[in-house]
Amino acid sequence: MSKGLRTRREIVNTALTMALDVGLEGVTLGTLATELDLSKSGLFAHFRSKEALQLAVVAEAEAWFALTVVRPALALPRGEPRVQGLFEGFLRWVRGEIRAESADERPPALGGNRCIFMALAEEYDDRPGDVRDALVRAQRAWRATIERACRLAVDEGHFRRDVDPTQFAFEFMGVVMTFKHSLKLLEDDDAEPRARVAFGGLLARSRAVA
Amino acid sequence: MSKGLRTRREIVNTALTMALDVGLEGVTLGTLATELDLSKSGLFAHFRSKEALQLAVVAEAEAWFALTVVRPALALPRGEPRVQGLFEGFLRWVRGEIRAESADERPPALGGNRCIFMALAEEYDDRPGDVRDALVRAQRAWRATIERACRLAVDEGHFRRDVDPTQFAFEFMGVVMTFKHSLKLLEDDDAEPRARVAFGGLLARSRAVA
DNA sequence: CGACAATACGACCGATCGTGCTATTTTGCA
DNA sequence: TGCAAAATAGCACGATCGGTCGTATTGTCG
Repeated sequence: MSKGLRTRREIVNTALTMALDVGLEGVTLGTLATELDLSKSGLFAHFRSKEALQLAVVAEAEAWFALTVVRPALALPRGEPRVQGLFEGFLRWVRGEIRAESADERPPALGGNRCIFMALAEEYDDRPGDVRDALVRAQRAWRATIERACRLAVDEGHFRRDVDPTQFAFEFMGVVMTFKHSLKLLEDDDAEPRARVAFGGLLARSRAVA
Repeated sequence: MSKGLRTRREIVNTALTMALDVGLEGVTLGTLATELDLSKSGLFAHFRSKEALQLAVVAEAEAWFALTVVRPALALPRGEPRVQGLFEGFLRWVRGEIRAESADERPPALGGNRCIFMALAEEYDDRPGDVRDALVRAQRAWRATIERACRLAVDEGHFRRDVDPTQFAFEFMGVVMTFKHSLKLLEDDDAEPRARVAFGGLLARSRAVA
């Protein structure tokens, strides 16, 4: 990989980390450049606008999410185990545990740990533009992933036939969102067990009586 | 009420509305002054710092929330009706329907409609300061309100004795958060019925068999 | 090694940020 | 109605915003 692309990735990953603290609009070219020991103009040359940088950040977040959350779950057997894997992966993600594939790729967000998608959802939910569009696309894809896993669980006979995958994904998201809220804002130590109880209930309700 | 206090409220309510679009940090003294046909310094004189303005906005939001969500629910009979009232009020709030008590008090946020507390939760969940502290206090109070209503429902015999009010409030919040996410970001038309199904399930699980 | 393209830098632009200070207008009351 | 007090405006400040441009440095490859 060329020098340019390497620094570009460093920029994007650092911007991703900073965005967790101050939001994506709050990531400033100046502070970002200082953080990276780069000149502002040298940094800016990699993207022709700030919005391009923001889009790159969203794309990078998607890549890490796929690697950390989706991929490991897809390695699990289809049905309930995979659904559970998605949930566990999502918890890891919200806790800020991001894993790198190869050794030389350091993952972002070592300190500032929280789900950037939920942060961006609030930041952009009524701010039209390409960033919002990219975000919506990513979130819809994620919901679809949950739905697909749920549908497979129905097909496998793990879940009841009358389980609605869309409703399942809707409630799945709710559990993780309130988990994040409790953990990060309210600093509730019991957030994780409570999330497991809630999700356990959702699973139990969906499960076939067998 | 003196002229000063009146304009002060106008400022705060307008800032509240703007914060729904651009976040609380994103509300600029300049744009706020322009919006209100005030000079920047004239506006600034009402608060001695931007943070004071932000704190006033949070306090104002709490007041509207109490008026729109909590108060109507407390008028309902204790037990399940009151719990349901809190949920319906919260849905109204998230949809942006804020009611004024007296005619001369125009409520804020006519256009930009979404829950400012969820937005601030993301904005401040790792940004220490007085604003965050105020927000955390407000959110904990809200959770406590839900828990109290749930406990009363247990006492009234509407809910099962082994229902955990804290867990109930945790899941209650999850339903509304995923509702807001679906409605505002994903623009899902089915968000509201899905939220009702989810909450209905939560109620059904909590209900005493009787 | 030499050369050309890729990359980074420094200076600078107009605009706007939050925040003082002082002058002027407006308000409420004696 | 007059006057102190309250409210608002005017102006300026240092800093920083996203972005441009010309130039220097550096990486890459023949």
